[in-house]
Amino acid sequence: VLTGAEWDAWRSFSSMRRRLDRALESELQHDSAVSLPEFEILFALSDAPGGQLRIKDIAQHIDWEKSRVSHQVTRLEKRRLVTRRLCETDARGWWVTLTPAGSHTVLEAVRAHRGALRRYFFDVLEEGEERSLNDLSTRVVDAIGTSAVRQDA
Amino acid sequence: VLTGAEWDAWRSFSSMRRRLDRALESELQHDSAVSLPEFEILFALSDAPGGQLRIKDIAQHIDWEKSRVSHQVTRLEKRRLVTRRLCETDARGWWVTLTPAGSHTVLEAVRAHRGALRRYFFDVLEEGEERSLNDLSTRVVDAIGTSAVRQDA
DNA sequence: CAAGATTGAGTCGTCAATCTTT
DNA sequence: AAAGATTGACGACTCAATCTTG
Repeated sequence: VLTGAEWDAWRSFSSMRRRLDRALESELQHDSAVSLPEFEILFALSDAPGGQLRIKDIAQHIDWEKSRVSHQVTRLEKRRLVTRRLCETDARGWWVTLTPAGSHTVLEAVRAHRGALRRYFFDVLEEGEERSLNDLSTRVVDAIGTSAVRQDA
Repeated sequence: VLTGAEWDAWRSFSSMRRRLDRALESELQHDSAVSLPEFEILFALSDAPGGQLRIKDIAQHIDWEKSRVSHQVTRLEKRRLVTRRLCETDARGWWVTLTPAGSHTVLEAVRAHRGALRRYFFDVLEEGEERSLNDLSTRVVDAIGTSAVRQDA
């Protein structure tokens, strides 16, 4: 079903993903003591209007299942980086906000993350590759989306 | 540190990875009841000369940490898909082999995995993209490798 | 009933510590 | 001491079940 060259490309791609994740994670831990999953939520919050988001908004924004978000917010709350507050306009919901410590952490983390991304990834991209990566990603997502794959409701 | 276009490309790429993994995982579970991590080890074994590999060989072959391999082999042993055998020539090591059930499973799994890869990924690649993906991956791995990132000893 | 959110169980992945053999 | 491998603890992710409110 696959040619040898395709399989080689896949193995190379898989290995790259794994190493890149490890490198990003390692930079983030070293510079600001947060994991990549923690960072994704903290960053979404720091980027949000009013600095607050509901669980479902976070889930949609970073493309996670909502139970994953819920678990991760629980861990972040334990670490005193975010807080949950009841939502007045919809009693089913919660607002999640950064604590002062969380705001401070996310600033450092953004620097570390983008620096690592620059050095390990974007600096080695050649002319036009950033664009074609974006296109390719869109095509793959479309191919999956039109097929029968379970998405979080 | 990053341009808007770079950040967009990154987000798009991240989302694609997540969805592709979910789709591959889902096909694999549906057709042969194995997870992606399980599959990686089963496949390495089925592809090995003599059908057996040592923990360190598996780790090197699929680019995992050896403790991860050890844990996963333990789980696979519980599921009766592989077995461990003492290594005669080096008393520190173990040979891991497929059971008959494991051999049968991996055949189905290979079909499911490659089929999904073909439909969701390679079918949407345009001329030359497979090649440039391979190149890009190599460059990224090199960029990380030359920097101070912890690799499994 | 739909939607928002949580929870618990089970698998998975990493790290540091450990043990044995080379 | 270095290499091969295991273990336990903890964080992370998914799935199904559940609970509450709209």
